[in-house]
Amino acid sequence: MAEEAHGLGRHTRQRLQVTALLEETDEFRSAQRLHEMLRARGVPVGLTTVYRTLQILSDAGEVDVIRLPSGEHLYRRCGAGRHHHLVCRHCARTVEIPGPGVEQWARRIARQHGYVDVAQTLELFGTCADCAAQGRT
Amino acid sequence: MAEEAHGLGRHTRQRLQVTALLEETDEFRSAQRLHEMLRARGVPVGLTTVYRTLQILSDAGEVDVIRLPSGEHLYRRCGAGRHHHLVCRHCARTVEIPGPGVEQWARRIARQHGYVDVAQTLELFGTCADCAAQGRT
DNA sequence: CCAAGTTTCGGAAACGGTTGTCATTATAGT
DNA sequence: ACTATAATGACAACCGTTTCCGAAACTTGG
Repeated sequence: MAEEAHGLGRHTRQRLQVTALLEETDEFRSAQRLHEMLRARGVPVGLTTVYRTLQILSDAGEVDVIRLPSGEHLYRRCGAGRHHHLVCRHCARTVEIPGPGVEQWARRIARQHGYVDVAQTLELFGTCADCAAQGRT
Repeated sequence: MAEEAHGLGRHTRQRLQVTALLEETDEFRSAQRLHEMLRARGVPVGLTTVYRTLQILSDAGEVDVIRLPSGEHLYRRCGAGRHHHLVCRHCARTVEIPGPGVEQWARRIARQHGYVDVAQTLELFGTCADCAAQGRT
């Protein structure tokens, strides 16, 4: 029993490759992009498996997920604790924003109106300093 | 020229029916649901037209749109001013939350990190008092 | 009222990211 | 190693949404 105490399943080659790739940078990337990158470096992995692995990781709280207006999901290895994200809409550069303030606010608002079991979605999108300097709108 | 000063197109029967239906309640409803409801009451309107109309209305700021985790869009006639929503995840009962506080907070955070042109997504989901009383989790 | 020019309609097909299917393959406890 | 069990992955299905495009309905000038 060297494994299986972390809420994830088995340590397969594919999952190790996905998590390793996620460790390399802290940019948000789509499942399809991660899949491409793995194939490009000669790792034979199926798109389905990438999706499933990311699902598992996000369920386990190991990665953060955001949804673009277009509907696609972006994934990133997760910092500790609850937080939100300030994401550049051009280059996906991301800053983590500590969350407690907003969450307390949300809980208070909800209680005032008799709502329980509150969840929230909060993401900030903007143009980072570099992209703004390059004239990207 | 009795029309055309509101950013919407012509006042067609279909668009009037959609906006009339939106006026009836302030629940969030999906395009498909609105379409069903119109057909059910004998209004012959195409699903495409419902989607287009809702697109136009939301571009014009006449309706609010939220996106469920599943990816579908829900529409509701719009209150004045910037605000967010506290939505019951079971019955879609909705409370409008005035937005200024959060928006100022967002702008300040963004500026601290050199980001400009900030946009935000914020929705609160919870279980309303009635649904909680009926034991819905 | 008629004709020409626009706008809108709406059924059907396309789209795109995601999830399901299921036979094959790999993993890990014994 | 052996075996039960979980994971893989090519492919197809899904599902809300958008696009296409010919037909129908307005609008406007004459």
